[in-house]
Amino acid sequence: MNDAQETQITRKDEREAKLPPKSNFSEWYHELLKSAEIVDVRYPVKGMSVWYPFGFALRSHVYQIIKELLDVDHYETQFPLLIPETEFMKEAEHIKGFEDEVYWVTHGGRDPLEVKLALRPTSETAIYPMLKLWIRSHADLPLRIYQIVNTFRYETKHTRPLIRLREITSFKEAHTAHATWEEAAMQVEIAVQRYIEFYRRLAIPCLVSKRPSWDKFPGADYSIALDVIMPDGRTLQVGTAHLLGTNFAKTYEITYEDEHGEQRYVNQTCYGISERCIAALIAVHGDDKGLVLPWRVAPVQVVIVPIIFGDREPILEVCRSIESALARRNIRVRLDDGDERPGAKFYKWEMRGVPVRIEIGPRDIKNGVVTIVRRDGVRKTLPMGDGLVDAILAEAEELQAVLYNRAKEFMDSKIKLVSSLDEARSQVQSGVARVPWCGSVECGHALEDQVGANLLGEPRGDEIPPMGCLICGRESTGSTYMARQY
RNA sequence: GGGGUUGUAGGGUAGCCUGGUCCAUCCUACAGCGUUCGGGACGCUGUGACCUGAGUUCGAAUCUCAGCAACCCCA
Repeated sequence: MNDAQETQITRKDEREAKLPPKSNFSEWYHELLKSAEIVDVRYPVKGMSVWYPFGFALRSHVYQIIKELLDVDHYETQFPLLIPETEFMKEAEHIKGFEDEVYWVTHGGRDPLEVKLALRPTSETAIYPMLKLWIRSHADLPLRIYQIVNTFRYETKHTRPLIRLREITSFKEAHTAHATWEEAAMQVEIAVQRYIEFYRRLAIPCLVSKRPSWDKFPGADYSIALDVIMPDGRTLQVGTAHLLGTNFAKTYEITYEDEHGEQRYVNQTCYGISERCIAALIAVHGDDKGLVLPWRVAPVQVVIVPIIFGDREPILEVCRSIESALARRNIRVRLDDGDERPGAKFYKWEMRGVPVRIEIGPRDIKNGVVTIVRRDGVRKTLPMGDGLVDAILAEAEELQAVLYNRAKEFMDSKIKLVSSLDEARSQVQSGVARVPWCGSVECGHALEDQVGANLLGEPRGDEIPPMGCLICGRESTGSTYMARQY
């Protein structure tokens, strides 16, 4: 091998090494956030990063789905960022859960404030004093509102972009009030179903479990959580729904007059999703070449790459006519007529997860076809003409199914029912263990200690054959997921 | 919570141990011109950096301390 060849190879390796393999998840994730222009972590405050325009467009399309799902029977609102200390400190258990992570505004200009103001870590204490004013009678119930806002938590653990932040930029939080506990419990169930549907539209399967009592939302009767299994086998909590019962209603005196003229406390729920859903989207579908985005949320759904030989114009003309045919059907299409060579464009748009690429060159034009390449690697030639747009939409649908099935298969392969502590310890190194558990708090803590992982909680509606609790040995059909969590 | 590593152009790096050779290396990116274009093109020309602060010193990218920030591993 001569020097020239050696140099060639070195340079090619350097180029390909730009994105580490997905098997090295942590580094792959960080590099991808930058290369695909999702968020820029270089903002000079710890735990706060900036959405690139491309990342923000992705975020907008994703949150559009949440809005659609909620707008059926919720109203969108917006409450202030600042919460007076006096309101924030009313609910004891809630304070205990959050006060170590609160940013405080203590000054207005140079003057110290008489009442400190908290930057919301979540908005219960901002919203509930107003619900007290808004809710008068049973006719006002059920009340369902949500907002999409930023929240602030002074995280002491290591921050991680989109996953553990000091400013959560995209917290969708819903709050509901109902006449009875049962209705509120039903609302929690509805919320969970909406969230499952939300993630299904992102082609992401989730684990759903009831969090153990020591891990529920501060001030809740119970909490249901959705978790996604990340490529490295750790889990990411990507949604929660909490039954608050009358806990907050009593503190904030939120009452309604029932049919018999009596004042009763409302029963409340709250449920939330943050930009962790974007982290999950990236982690679950991405591959060694970059992002892989479901059609529905891709900022660019179709990219057209002209393959030019000699005369540009005839080829570009065909590209433009296809571009406008797609645009007329509200498809987000981009004609990449830049100066780079086709190969460079392929890599660029693959990094950004574009679901469908169309290549048009002299050969295609001669044959009356276009070449399409789906982001999952499937390559086809489709006839040019009236049916092309529909054919591409069909490909998009197929891609969606491929992504979901692939993700589901991965998730299932990462969950294992274990029958000993040793087996549990080994399983949580690379996935989720389903662990027989009697349900007691003592055994739960003992499991976390001895397995070295967290209890996610009881899987819902899915019993295991009777087995002995791994700690106390009592026979039980109960179990819990255990995993190392993000 | 504990430990480790790191901070040099838009991005990635060399130099740091052993202070002066450095108006700082190479790759990439960006701008201009030309030839190109079916999987990361090439030539020529040009642009651009030592995290912040203090200290040691005749002299600091290099040594010391502090701050800020980032990443990795473990709990």
